Amino acid sequence: MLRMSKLTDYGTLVLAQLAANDRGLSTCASVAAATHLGQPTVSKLLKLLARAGLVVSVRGAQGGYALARPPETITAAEILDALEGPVAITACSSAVGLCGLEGHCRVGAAWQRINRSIRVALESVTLADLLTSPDPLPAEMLERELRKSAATG
Amino acid sequence: MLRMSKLTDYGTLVLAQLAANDRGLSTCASVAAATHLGQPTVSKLLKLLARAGLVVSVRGAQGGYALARPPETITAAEILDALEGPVAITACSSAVGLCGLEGHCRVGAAWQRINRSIRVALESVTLADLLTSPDPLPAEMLERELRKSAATG
DNA sequence: GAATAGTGGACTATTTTAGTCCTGTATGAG
DNA sequence: CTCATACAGGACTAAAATAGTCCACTATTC
Ligand code: FES
Ligand code: FES
Repeated sequence: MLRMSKLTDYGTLVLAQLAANDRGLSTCASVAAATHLGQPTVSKLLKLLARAGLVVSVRGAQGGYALARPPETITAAEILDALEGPVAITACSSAVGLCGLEGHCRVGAAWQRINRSIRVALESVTLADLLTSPDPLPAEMLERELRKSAATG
Repeated sequence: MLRMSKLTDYGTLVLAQLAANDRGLSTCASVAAATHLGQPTVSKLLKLLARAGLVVSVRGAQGGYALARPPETITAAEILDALEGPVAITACSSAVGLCGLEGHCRVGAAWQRINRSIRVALESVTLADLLTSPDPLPAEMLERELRKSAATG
């Protein structure tokens, strides 16, 4: 529980892919191919990320997307905000009047404290950190290496 | 986003109510009345909490529910675990083989790091803490701090 | 043995999320 | 100038998770 949506997870992959292609623009299609996600899904994500200002887009032929800023300056919190709106651990903590229980509820403040802790954790991790995770799965990586070797040699 | 379910929030209210009624047992109906929640909903929550061992139940006439342990020893993390299963910020981080992208994904490890930070935050807050925030206003918190300072010296 | 109160699980309705599709617009190449 | 490329925006459908309800059953007390 307390999970972020799959789309946000995918969004991170997409951003990671853009970061890898740092030199130039990546088209929606190429990102989809690289990440093994559906093209419409990637398109949707890139549109959202563009609107949030995390990526820039260039229209027309030879167009595509690129990170708006260096990966070190893009935090996990920003990615979450872009794709899911502001973090709010309880429905009630985001705005007044949503809950109907506010008059009777004594626990809201503490949740908000937790909420802030979570936000700090999310702000302390950047896209660059996300990229430098060395090993997804040792066995899987080994297998890929083997396949690559077989293909090239 | 990154929100816990409403049910979990309610569960906290229910636990808070049991803590308030520390002297004896509370029936499902009385908790529902005190929290302004629906009776069937409260029933469901208490059943889940009982199964998780956070509350104890007594059947029969004069029966009811009570906290299994003092509020200081029940953490927010336990409540979340009881009502929503183990915390896992991404679908992928809970188990291997859920995602299908694992071979291509480089970001999983970092999310798990964030996940652990969140868990630490959740474990550092107890039900007792949740109870002692009588009102969410910063002014009130400041006042309490001041009183504490005044008390200690 | 009648009333009270929890147990278990099935079930429906609602909301959220995920994913798709289509129409429009800007840019560059030929 | 025209066509192909590729983003923009939003509507739409499908699928899944959540929330909430209900009922038949069991244990306990009076
Ligand atoms: S304000 Fe909504 S449950 Fe606390
Ligand atoms: S392992 Fe599933 S997206 Fe990373």
